[in-house]
Amino acid sequence: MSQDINAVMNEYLPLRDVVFQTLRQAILRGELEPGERLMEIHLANRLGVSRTPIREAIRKLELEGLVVMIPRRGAIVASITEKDLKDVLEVRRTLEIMAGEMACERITPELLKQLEETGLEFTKLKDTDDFTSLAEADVRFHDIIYAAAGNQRLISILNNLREQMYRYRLEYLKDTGSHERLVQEHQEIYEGIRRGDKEAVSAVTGTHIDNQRDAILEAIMKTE
Amino acid sequence: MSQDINAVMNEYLPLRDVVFQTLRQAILRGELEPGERLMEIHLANRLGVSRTPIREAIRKLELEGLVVMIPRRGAIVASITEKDLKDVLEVRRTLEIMAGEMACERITPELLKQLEETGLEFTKLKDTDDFTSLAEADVRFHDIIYAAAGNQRLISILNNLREQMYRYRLEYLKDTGSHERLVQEHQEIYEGIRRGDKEAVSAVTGTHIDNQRDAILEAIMKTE
DNA sequence: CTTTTCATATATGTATACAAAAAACACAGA
DNA sequence: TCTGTGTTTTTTGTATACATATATGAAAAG
Repeated sequence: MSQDINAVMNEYLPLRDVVFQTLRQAILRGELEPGERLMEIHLANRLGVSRTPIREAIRKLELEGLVVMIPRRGAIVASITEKDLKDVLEVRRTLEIMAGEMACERITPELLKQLEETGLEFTKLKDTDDFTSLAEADVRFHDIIYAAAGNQRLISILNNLREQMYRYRLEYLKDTGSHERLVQEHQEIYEGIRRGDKEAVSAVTGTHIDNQRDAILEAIMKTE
Repeated sequence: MSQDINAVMNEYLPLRDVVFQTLRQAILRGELEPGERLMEIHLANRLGVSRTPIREAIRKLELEGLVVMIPRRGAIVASITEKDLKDVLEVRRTLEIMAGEMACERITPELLKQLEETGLEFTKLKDTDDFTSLAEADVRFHDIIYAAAGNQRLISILNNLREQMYRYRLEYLKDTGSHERLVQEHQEIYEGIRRGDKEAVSAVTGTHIDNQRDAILEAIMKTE
């Protein structure tokens, strides 16, 4: 019930937030390429709004680091260097391990069940070519672990770090050779959390991210 | 020289950035209290600018979580719950340890020297009542460790987490009884990094943050 | 043919205008 | 006194206007 009320209340979204999400998606998906200029009037016409919401959205993208401002020239899409990616993944590795270990202590039976189900879902998708659904199942799997860790700040930081790599995620999931390994890792992570075995979870999560890191870096090399 | 050129080039700051920094400081120092409304016209008059730069500054504060938006009502200063603080400190603990361990591997002789000097500076200030300088020295000490870790993303996240607690920092530094212990901990952290002893650095850094956590939580209890 | 200079166009930075929603208030009625 | 309702005020959300800085391009000078 209160959910419904909430839904009704949320049906209003300021234009600036619509624009923010739109531009954000476009950047993370690579539709707006690094170095590309974000010209306010152009975007305003394109999205059918005035410059004001565009500018306010850009301010948020600026703080998030997705665009960089050049004084009196406007915003350009930030380019990610290999160093940037390594830095992001290094921090993410640490925090994913942290989340996994905390989940060992704090996970509820409810969430544990969801984790198992999502793991199975991922397994089912692994041999299909529905990469989008596969990616979504992967996101859900990790989301459940974050939720189990029960630290809101950790969740937002991890989500942000993960999103930094959306542009590459689909790329590396297309490497179907790695799916078997991914399924295996998910299974081990689930088992570890179920047993409350921090050591095991920490180790598997570490290699999970390391593998991802290598795959992404390799994918980048190819495209450049 | 190039510093001068840079200074000249940076002499231009958009009003929105001036406003952003001003409001940010005011919130972090507690001059704007949690729950307080940020009314655009009022702020605009107060700072002598139009609503536009105010609004753009608020968008950044919004993304940073320092203010929360209420639809069609505007922005209010975000209030920090005890849970929020615990969450922040929990993540910060992990990342401070990460930074310390990375510093063990990557620190340069140059930075190691700076770390030693800043530690001594802190020691010198410990018995004075110049809490502001003491806090600054503490910030510098940790900044050097972050820099030594050599991960830009880690630096920005840690800075952000640290700033979340600026409102309380001065409070707990006024507890002069803890100064001796702080000096001791800094000394041990420095020694650990010098020796490249990750275990030691990790342990001391952990208790360093834990102590800070307890002090801050205690300070909050008192004020409420 | 290259370079410099000046005029023009374009885009940003800031201010203001306007519409609409929410809050505050006053007042009538029970 | 409390409640409900209509009105006014305030404030936000969005659009537009204006000034200025930068880029663009053509014409003049070398």
